[in-house]
Amino acid sequence: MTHCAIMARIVVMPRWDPRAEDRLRDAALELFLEQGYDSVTVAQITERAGLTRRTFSRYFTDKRDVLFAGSERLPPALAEAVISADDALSPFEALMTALADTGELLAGSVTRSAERRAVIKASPELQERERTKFAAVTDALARALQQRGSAEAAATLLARIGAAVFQTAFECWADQPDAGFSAFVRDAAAELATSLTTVTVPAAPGQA
Amino acid sequence: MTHCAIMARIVVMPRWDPRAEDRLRDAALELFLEQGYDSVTVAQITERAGLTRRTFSRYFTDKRDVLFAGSERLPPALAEAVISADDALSPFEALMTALADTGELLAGSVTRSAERRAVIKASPELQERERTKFAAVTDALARALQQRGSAEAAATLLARIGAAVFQTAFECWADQPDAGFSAFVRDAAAELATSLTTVTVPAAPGQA
DNA sequence: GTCTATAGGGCGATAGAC
DNA sequence: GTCTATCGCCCTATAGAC
Repeated sequence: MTHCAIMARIVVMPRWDPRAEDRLRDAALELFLEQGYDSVTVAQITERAGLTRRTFSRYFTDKRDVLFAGSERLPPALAEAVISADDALSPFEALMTALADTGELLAGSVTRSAERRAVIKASPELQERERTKFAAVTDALARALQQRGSAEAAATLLARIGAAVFQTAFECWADQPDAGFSAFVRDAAAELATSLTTVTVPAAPGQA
Repeated sequence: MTHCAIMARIVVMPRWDPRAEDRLRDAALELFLEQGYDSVTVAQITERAGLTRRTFSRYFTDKRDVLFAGSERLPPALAEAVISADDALSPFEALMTALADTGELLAGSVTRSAERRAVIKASPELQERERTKFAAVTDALARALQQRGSAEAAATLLARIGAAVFQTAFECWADQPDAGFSAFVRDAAAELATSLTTVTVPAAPGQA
C-alpha cells in the first residue's frame, strides 16, 4: 500500500487539479507584483502554475477574477448577519451591527491583503472589478433589509449607506489593523450621525 | 465683417465631419437595442456610422465607452456646486443642495436616457463601467468637501453618502420624471435622517 | 485541447480643410 | 504650404466556440 501514499502525494502536486486554483492565484499575484497587472498575460500565469490556459478559464471567468476569489462569501455573510440581528434593533442599527460583526470575522481572513490591495490600487481595471464585487455587497444588504421588513426604496438607500460605512471602516482598519474592525464601523456611524444632526431640515421653497 | 462671424462658427466646429462622434454613438445605441450589447461588434458600429474601426478608437477608449460620453461633465459640475454652496451650510447641507441643484440641470440633458438605461441594465459589463463613472462622482464630491474644509476621512464618508443619495434620487426620478429631481433628493435625505434618528447612540463596550 | 473572432492599440499614409 | 481627422494594415492577447 506504500505506493498508494506515494500516488496520493504525486496527485497533490502535479498538474492534476487539487491545488490548481490556489497555485493560479499565487502565481498571478506574484507576477502582478513583479511586472504590473497589465503586462502579465494569462499564459504567464498558467505557465508559472504549471497549468494550461484552458485550465485558467475553468476556475476564473477572466484575468481580473483571479484576484477576487473568495469575495463571493462576503455578501451572503453580511446578509445573514443582517437577517439574524436582534428584531428589536432598527434597520439601521441592525445594519451597523451586521457590518461590525461580519467585518470582524472577515477582515482577519483576507490573505495577502496588503499585496492584493497594492496591485488593485495600481490598476483602474481592477478597481472597476472591485466595485462590481462590492456592488454585490450592496445588493445583498438591500435584500436582507427587505427581508427584515424595510420597503424596497428604503432598503436600497440604507444598503448603500451601509456599503459606504463598511468601505470607510475597512480602509481605516487596513491602516490600523490592530484596532478592532468594529470600532471603525462605530466611528463611521458616529461621524455620519454628527454630520446629519447639524442639518437644518430642508425648507420647502417659499417657507421661512 | 459678416464673413468673419461665419468663419468663427466654422472654426468652432471640427473641420471634417463634425458629427463623427455623434454618429458613432447613435449607431452604437441603435445596434445595442437591436441585437444586444454583447453581440454587436465595433466593426458593425463603425460600418453603420460610415467610418472605420480605427476611427472608433480615436473617440472611445473601448466599446463600453461609447455609451458614457458626456458623463465626464457630471463630477466637476457637482464639485463646483458643492464648493460654491453657501458657506453657512454644514457640509451635509451643502452636499444635498449641490446634488439637488446639479441633478436638476443634468437630469434634463440626458439624451435617450431611457433607451440607454435599458441597454445598460441588460449588460453586466456596462453596469460595471457605469459604476466606474459613478466612482468619479464620489471622488469629485470628496475633493470638493475637503476644499470646503472637511477632513479627508469625513469628506470621503460624506461623499459616499452623497453618491448613495444621488443614485437613489436619480432612480426614483427616472420612474417619475415629472416630479422635480430635487424633490427626490430631499426625500432620500429625509429618509436617511429618519433611519438614523431611531438609532440609540452606539455605546462603547462596558458603558451603560 | 485547439482554433477563431475580435478587442485594443501602434504606426505611417492619405486626403480634405485651412 | 500646414494641420489633422481618417484610414489601412500591422500586431498581440483575450474570450469563447468547436
